[in-house]
Amino acid sequence: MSQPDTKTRILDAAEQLFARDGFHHTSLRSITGQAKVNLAAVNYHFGSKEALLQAVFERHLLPLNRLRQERLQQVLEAAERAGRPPAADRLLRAFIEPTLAFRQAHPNNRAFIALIGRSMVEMDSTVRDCFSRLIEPLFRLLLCGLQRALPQLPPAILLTRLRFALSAMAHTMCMPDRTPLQIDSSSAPLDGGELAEQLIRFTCAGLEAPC
Amino acid sequence: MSQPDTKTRILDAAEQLFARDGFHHTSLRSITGQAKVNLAAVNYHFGSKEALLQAVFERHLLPLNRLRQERLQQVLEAAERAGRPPAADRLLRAFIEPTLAFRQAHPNNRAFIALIGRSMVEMDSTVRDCFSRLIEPLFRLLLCGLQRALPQLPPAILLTRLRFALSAMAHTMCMPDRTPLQIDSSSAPLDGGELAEQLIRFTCAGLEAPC
DNA sequence: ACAGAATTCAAACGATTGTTTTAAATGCCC
DNA sequence: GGGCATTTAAAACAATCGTTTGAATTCTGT
Repeated sequence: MSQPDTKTRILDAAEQLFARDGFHHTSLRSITGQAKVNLAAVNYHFGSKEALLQAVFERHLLPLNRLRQERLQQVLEAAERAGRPPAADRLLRAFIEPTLAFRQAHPNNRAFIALIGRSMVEMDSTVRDCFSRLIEPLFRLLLCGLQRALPQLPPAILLTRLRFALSAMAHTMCMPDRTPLQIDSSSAPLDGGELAEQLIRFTCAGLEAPC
Repeated sequence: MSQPDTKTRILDAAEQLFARDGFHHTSLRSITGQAKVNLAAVNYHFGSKEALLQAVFERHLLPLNRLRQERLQQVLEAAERAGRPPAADRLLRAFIEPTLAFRQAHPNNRAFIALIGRSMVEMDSTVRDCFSRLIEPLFRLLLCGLQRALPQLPPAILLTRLRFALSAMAHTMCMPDRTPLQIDSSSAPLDGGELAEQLIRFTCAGLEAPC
């Protein structure tokens, strides 16, 4: 069993630890310790801790975003052809379902999705700036689609509601690993698919509420 | 103009910096620098940085939570007397309106509410554990009320939706100072009251969505 | 097999952190 | 005003952080 190369081992360890402990609470020493590589390997292969974060993001987020963008555009074009506005829930689905599919494709992917969820609500500018550059075009496309789906909503209201929706999304993505709002844990937790359905239903109802 | 005493100056500075930069990214030196007190004063008056965080929380959160609990119980008792289940939007209002009123009562209070918003979505266990102990009873009361308001919802579903709602709330509270999901900033931002109304409408629609 | 490039390694660097220490200053009661 | 407790002040503490260094090692192409 030949181990993956140093770069990949670092990316895997960083992804997992960034997701679990956050960027600033994860030291290079803990990353290189888990990856079983030398401390200096991070700066040698990636240049800096921040560049490592960007590499962790780009490794999976670029392909995932391509998928989500394609799905979004399919929905928009199908609506165009039918001469109708797109349905809000289809737009949300185009956004969420590829994410869930990626998460369930491999056990290791769970950490990455949790990291994305964290990053969506991250207050630290280092992480957020790095993440925003990668995700903003997609958010913009989603907003644009929702404007057509819900033309009766003033843009400022829609934007506000989209922020609400994305907040709920973010927590759904990082909740499974560590629940931030732990009110009660008596009832059995929902599995990923059911959780996504609940999320779509909740956000859809919120977005479509009378104004 | 006699300045407030050392303890209060430290609390004020810590509140503001914790809200702006987060607990771990705020150094005691920056706090004592802004408060114009000596570095050792924090450990002398509060014991530790963590104890300072707790003091910052308790100073305003204890009175605010008392208010919110009273409002919640008023709604529950009024519904009891009328022999009807309480309305979900009244419960949410009992939770949100005192928060907004506190925020608008004094300019300095904005930082505190932003800190509370941050803490609701905080992943770091130091901050969250400290905050959770103070807020959990209130969340539990809200959940209990919503269970009566929406008896058709299975408890697990309601809990999931309440988490969605609280996520949206959290971001609404810390958004004004620094927006975490900055998709677009073209349209004029909503003021506090309008934002709270939108939040109530959105979360209400989401909570009451068919199951 | 060997030169040269690429990678790994142990060690140290400078900066920053929360905390502690020891002494000086201040306020307060008798 | 003297004596005592409280508060402030400056300095140093030990620990951790990201990063750099320079030599040792491994890999690669001919």
